[in-house]
Amino acid sequence: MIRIDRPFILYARCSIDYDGRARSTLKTGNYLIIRKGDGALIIHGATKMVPLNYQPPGAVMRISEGNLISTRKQETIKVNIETILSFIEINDWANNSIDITKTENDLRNRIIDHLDDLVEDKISEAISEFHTPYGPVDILAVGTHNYHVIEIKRSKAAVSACTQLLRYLDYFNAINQPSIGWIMAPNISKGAAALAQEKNLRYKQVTHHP
Amino acid sequence: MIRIDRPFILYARCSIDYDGRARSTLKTGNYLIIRKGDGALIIHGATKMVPLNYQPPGAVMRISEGNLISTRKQETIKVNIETILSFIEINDWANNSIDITKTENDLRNRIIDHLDDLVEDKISEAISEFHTPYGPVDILAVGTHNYHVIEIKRSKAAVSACTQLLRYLDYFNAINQPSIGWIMAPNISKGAAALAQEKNLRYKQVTHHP
DNA sequence: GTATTGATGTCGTGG
DNA sequence: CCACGACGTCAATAC
Repeated sequence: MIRIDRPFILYARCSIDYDGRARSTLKTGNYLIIRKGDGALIIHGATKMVPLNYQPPGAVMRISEGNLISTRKQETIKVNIETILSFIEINDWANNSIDITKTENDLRNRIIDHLDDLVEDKISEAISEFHTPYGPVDILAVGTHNYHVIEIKRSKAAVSACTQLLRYLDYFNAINQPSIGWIMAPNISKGAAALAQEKNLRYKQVTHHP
Repeated sequence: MIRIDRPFILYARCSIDYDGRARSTLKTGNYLIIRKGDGALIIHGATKMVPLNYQPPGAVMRISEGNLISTRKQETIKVNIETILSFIEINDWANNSIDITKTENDLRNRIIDHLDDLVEDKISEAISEFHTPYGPVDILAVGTHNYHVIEIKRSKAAVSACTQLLRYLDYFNAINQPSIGWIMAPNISKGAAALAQEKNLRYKQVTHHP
């Protein structure tokens, strides 16, 4: 029998309906249903990393006529259970936070430490997340004659990195501040490289490791 | 005892190390470990919708000294098992694909069906995903005197929608093609609305439902 | 294979 | 609470 007052894992033959921002249906079959203590609901099929259906933390579950109904804001998932194949309550589930390194933050710190070399200029000041009307610049570095406007990507830079950078440059251009735009990333896509070339953006390869 | 030749669910006290694009460590605790037949590996803690650690389909698992090691390309997850709390093999896991409606595609089709009304012009041709050097325009509609360049967002349009649209307009401007830029979405953020106003972009509210 | 974008994205962060 | 961008984003699609 199912109890929903604790986190659980349910493997069941069921069909699933979702309605909310979108709407979806899932034909009857055996699915894995996970419910966490914070309300998160995750429903997995036989393949893929991402769940078929889901609800973020905050969802509220109830049982109606033997079926599970999870609600969050204007969204509902209905699990129409036909047969329960496995049911486990989960106790003492660890809530440790994961410690990740090599993020864009790390890369930005590395870049700031080597700015003079990277842009080949004397930098008097470097500001992270400098705010413009178009959004925050990753690094704004003040050089001898120009600003250096630096857009960082932790992996391969795509066209969107260039367009993002271009709109920041639009802003500095509008206030008559001579500026050079930089893409700094471990790699750059062909389209991004072409656009950078055309728009006089500079690309500098940077890596996470020393 | 653990067998890794079939999909399984394991609830165990363990610590977890990951190294690959990034690096992470997870302190010893009780975690839920799911392995699918396609190699996908998913590790959940007590909260959140997203897994703490994971590997997409294609990962290969082996057991070494009682610990699980999953490898995919240059990435490795090591599950250092201390105590097995639950272990279930999963059989006959359904692999049905989910049927979703109300995507951006649906909205685009709806918009194309009502273009003349929406832009208040006689449209002679409408092209989806029209290619420009800055990327594909969602809908390019040929009106009597102008092109209508339409950017669609399935939910709330943000500043980035405006800047993306502005880049496309730059392109049509550069080739001397008079064009009107449209944001079409169910909603628009304050910043996006302000930028649209300033840059003469038009916003048209559209909904998924009739 | 590479390149690019969508997503019921989710999640964190800052105003 | 809203807005905005990162993410080990993943997954699908076009090429």
